[in-house]
Amino acid sequence: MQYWLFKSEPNTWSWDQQVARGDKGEEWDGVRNYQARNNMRAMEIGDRGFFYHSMKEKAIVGVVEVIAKAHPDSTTDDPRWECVDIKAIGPVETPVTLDMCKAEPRLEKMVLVNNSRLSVQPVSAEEWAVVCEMAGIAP
DNA sequence: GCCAACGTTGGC
DNA sequence: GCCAACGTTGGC
Repeated sequence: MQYWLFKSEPNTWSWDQQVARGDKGEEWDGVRNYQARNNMRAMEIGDRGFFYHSMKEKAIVGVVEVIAKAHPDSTTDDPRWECVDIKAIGPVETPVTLDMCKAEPRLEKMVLVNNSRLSVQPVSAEEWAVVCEMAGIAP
């Protein structure tokens, strides 16, 4: 089991929209970055991820699960781009903001803190546990 | 809304 | 294959 972080602008695709999709989930499409794509290729069904709102909110707001492995991105004909499907598992008790992550020494190596521009990021098991603790949810 | 940082593109 | 120019992202 691996852990990830999916970043989205609430204006484009929000946590509420993800929740509304229910167990059907949704394609994480539109990614046009090789590093992010490679991360998605490495995902397995059942992997967990944080759902992060960028821009105004800058906070982890929910937990998602990978329900389909990488497949061609339906929003483009370009065969280079692939995406996974994810479904919402549940919201966090307390949103974990970027500021909170920066202030937490155990998260100083977190990709979110150091490379905020990468839209699909790996999260280590330790970081996952720390963020769950801060979010007030079970790991 | 601005601007710095990063990634990608394309000319040489 | 290198590197300058450009576009996009996202924190501030």
